[in-house]
Amino acid sequence: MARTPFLTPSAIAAAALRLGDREGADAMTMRRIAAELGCDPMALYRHFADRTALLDAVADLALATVPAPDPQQPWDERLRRVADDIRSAALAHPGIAFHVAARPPLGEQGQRIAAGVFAALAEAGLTPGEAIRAAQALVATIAAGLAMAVRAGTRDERWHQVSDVLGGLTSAPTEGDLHTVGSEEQFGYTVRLLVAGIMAEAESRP
Amino acid sequence: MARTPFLTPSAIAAAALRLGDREGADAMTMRRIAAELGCDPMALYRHFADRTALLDAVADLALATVPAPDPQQPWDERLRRVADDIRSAALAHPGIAFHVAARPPLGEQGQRIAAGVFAALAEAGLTPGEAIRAAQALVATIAAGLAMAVRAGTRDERWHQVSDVLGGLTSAPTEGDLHTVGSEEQFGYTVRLLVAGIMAEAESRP
DNA sequence: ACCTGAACACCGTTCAAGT
DNA sequence: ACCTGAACACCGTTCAAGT
Repeated sequence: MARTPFLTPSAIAAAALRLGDREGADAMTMRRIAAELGCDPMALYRHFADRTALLDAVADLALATVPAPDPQQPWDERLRRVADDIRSAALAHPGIAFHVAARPPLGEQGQRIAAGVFAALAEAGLTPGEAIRAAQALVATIAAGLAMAVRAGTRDERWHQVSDVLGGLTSAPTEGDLHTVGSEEQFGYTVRLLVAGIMAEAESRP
Repeated sequence: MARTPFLTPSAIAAAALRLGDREGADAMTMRRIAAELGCDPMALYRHFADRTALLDAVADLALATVPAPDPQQPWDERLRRVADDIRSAALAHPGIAFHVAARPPLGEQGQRIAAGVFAALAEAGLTPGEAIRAAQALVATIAAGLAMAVRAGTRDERWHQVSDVLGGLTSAPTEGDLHTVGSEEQFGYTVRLLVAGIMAEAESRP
């Protein structure tokens, strides 16, 4: 019966994030978010066009703890670090992690982080055009790794089957579960490959 | 009022694919797939555990047209090609493309393609353990690029905003819309970066 | 003019009742 | 034993009715 005198977009996003953390992604329905706030479901529509717009705001909020890349570090280290930080921040909020993976959050936080990534790529020596493409490639890679982690973490066995199927193709003994789908190790490996590719591109020219 | 004497998993998947192609992803509900087949919605549950399992079968079916990598070609060319082919096959079926991007299809078709990818990576000189990780990285990258293309192709403006936001960070004039989010060009660029990274890894050792 | 909540048009899935 | 379809427990969103 909690009365909420001020219904603002950020108060709504915060309540939805809290609800998702507590009861999972499926709990984040318009009706239940409204119940969390003690307001009518339709009241949410005065602040967000639809459910997707609301979840976008929640996803952006989840990235608030991602630190700005430290300009002191080498550009490649910065890229690997920000990728890891985004992954950690998203997985810390399991209710919205899936949505972060599915849509690039472009609110306040997303733009702040994007600017840091872009600066690192410019420092690498990429032209603005290349930097845009490389930044998109990085966003895509982070999203994909996150999607794997989210699915592997829930009761979805499918991604583990990828591992099994691929593992079945080699007769050599596989080294433990180093290659576990969705693991931090696999995520880091993928990001490192991509950054190595960016490095190769930057070095291929004067 | 079409009577379907034989209700098999593949007949169901084919009907669902047809329905999705014709009326979009939202049309692929259990009720409407059943209507397409002229059967009771509950009859589908005798062949698939739930809706997700059914869509997995449809996603795998959509990859039937992806050709096996040609062993005559260099391994890196093979990887780039198979990535493009998967993208094309998925986008040819807009109703299920989103699902292909969200989950790795591991049916008959998926396993066939995975074997080809693994063989190419082995030929590149990666150890089995590395090949597994690299294959997962490739799957993740393809899924992410596909997800962007699917969203950019629908009325979702979000991915275009990524481009705008990133473009706003540079004062230099951007060269046309080369960097359009979800474009074949951007997809190819990302895959090339990753393959370059794999190549660097393969060459870093004897 | 603003806000509410009843109602619409659906879902996936369960399960009791029929054959 | 098998199959059906009514019913359950929800959705996001519309819109007419109230203040």
